[in-house]
Parts: sequence; C-alpha cells; structure tokens
Amino acid sequence: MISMNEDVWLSDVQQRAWVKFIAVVELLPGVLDSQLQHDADLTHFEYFTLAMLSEAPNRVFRMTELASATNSTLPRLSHVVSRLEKRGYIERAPCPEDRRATNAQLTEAGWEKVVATAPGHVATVRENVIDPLTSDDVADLDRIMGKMLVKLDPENRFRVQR
Amino acid sequence: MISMNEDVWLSDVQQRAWVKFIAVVELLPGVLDSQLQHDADLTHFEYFTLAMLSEAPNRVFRMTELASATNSTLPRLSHVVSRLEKRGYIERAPCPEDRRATNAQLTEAGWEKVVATAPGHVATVRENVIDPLTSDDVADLDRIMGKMLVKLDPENRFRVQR
DNA sequence: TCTACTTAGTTGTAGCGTCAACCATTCCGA
DNA sequence: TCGGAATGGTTGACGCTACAACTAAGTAGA
Repeated sequence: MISMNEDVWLSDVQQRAWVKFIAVVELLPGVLDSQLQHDADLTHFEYFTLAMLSEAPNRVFRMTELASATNSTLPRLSHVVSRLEKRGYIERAPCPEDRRATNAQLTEAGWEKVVATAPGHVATVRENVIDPLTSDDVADLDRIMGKMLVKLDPENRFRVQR
Repeated sequence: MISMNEDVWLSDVQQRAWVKFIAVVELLPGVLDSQLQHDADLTHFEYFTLAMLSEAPNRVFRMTELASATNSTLPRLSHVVSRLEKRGYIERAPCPEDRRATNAQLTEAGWEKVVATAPGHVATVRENVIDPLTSDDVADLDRIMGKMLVKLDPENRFRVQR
C-alpha cells in the first residue's frame, strides 16, 4: 500500500508475515468466543476470568490483581464480575486488610463451571493453534511471542513466565 | 489448571507458548486501536477497511467482497461503511451488473486519509511486532501463522498469500 | 411464468467495552 | 493531626458488534 519505501512500509517478507499474523489476531478471538458461547454461555473473557481465579490461592483475587492478570481495565472487570456474580460463579467480599479493596472469590459453582468448560475450550485451542504446529513450531511461537510481550506488556501485567 | 493430564490440557511447553500467544492476541488490538484512535480518529477496523479499499482495483469493492477481505460480517461492515460514508471517506453506489449489490468506493478524501494515517500505523506495527524480531523470527512467524490460518480461515476469506 | 429458494444488503435491538465522573479509604508531608 | 494526593472500586452513558428480522433482486424448477 502507498509505496514499498522501506522507511514507510515493511519489506515484502515482513509484510507477508504481518498480514498473516493480523489475520490470525482478528480470527482467533471469534473462534474462541463462539465455542465458549455455544457450549458454556460464556465469553472468552468471562471464561478467562474464572480460569484465573481457579488458579489463585484459595481461588481469591483482589479486583486490581484480577484486572492485571486478565489484562482488563478495572471498570470492565467490575462489570464482568457483576454478571458472573449474578450467575453465582463469583462472590464479592470486602477485603479486611484494606477496606477500599474488594476480594473476588470463585464459588463452588464457579469452580465446577470451569472444570466443565475447560475440556471443550482446550480442544478448540488444540485444534486451531497447537495441532497444526510441530514441536519446533511451538518452541518458535513461544520465543517470538515472548519478544513481542516485552514491548506490549513491559510491566508484565499478564504475569507470564519469561 | 484442573490437571496436567495430557489428553485434557496441554503439555508444559505448549502451555507456555499458548499463554504468551493469547496474551499477545489480547494486547495487540488495544495497542493498534489506541494509536489509530488518537492519531486519526479511526478504529483499527475502520482503518483496515479503508486500507483494503485503497488496494482494490479502482478502489472499489462490492460489500460482500469487502466483508470477506476484512473478515467481517455484512451487518458489521454495513454499519462501519455508513459511518465512513458520513465522514466522506467512502461512497456507496448501486452495482450495475447486479442490482442487489452495492459498490463501496474510496473517495479522494478517503485515499488521502489512508495515506496520511499509514505511516503512524506502520510505525506502531514496527515498534511492537517487527522490530523486536530477528529476520529468522519473522520467517518463523510467517510459517507458523500460515499453518494456523489453514485451520482458522480454510476458505481463505482473508485472501492471504499462502 | 409462477413459486420457492437463495443471495445481497440494511436496519433495529440488545449486550459488551471504554471513558469520565464519582465515592470511600489510605497514605503522606507539613 | 490535618489536608491534599493517591489508590481501589463502582456506576452510568455512549459507541461498536452480533444477531435476528426484513426488503429487494436474482435463480431454478415445474
């Protein structure tokens, strides 16, 4: 587009990689969302929130921590937690140590929801992302995404192992 | 989560790659959107729509083709084109060959918008995606995303070179 | 040529995310 | 200890997307 000037646009090789990458970035969320919506009546973000809680000590997170772990803003998380609370998957409780803070606790029903939902979700991830790759590909993917994350998430809010 | 059973979840290596990858998939759209919103008052999808049109023969696409090229549904595209039309970047015209169809034509103002917006967008792509990678990484990224696309976009709606 | 089906596109509605405004609590310096 | 700033979180309004319903035009079979 515009010109192939290397200062303005990308080289052919870079361009081809970028076009494929952005296509995947656009397509993948839709695939994950439809499977979860269809099979569990959850958005991917809702599932991800429950999954993060399920891995936390005592299945509790403070809202700010949970927002960080899911890379969401606090308002977004607050809305989502409200919905999940209405459905009985999460309970809110004031944090004793800091009375400004709120703890989000995964309920038993929430835990069971994650357990019931995970296999289908994992199957979708396998089918679309992992299985098409060789083990060398997976290692390359890990390395490349790690490099991008340094730029995209310098504070490591997502708490990814680096 | 749940168990490390290989049939249900992923191996450690796969898990690490997946966690990083999904983090990038969540973070990248926000980065692209903020830059474009801030510098050009466009969403990434709006920019992408204009960019696809700018590369089309005569800068015209039928709505269905444009929806395919941008991987959007027709309703979504219709709304977006309506907005871009109000801003003078696109014009709609009935298609002479098939009177059901509508042609979306990039206007001169739309072309100039793309030309003015592209450098900042490309700089963002470079900074966050391309520059952190070696040329070997770029080649690996191209190969890996190509494999995923076979699953995610079997019809090649995105019309990516394979 | 009549009818039923398919294709192309638009519109309205409901739901989710962003942003700004707001309240409560805690921290910190004078 | 008092007042301002920073932190933690919620709420409401607005904008964008998905979904469903709808119109219009083309297609295919009897």
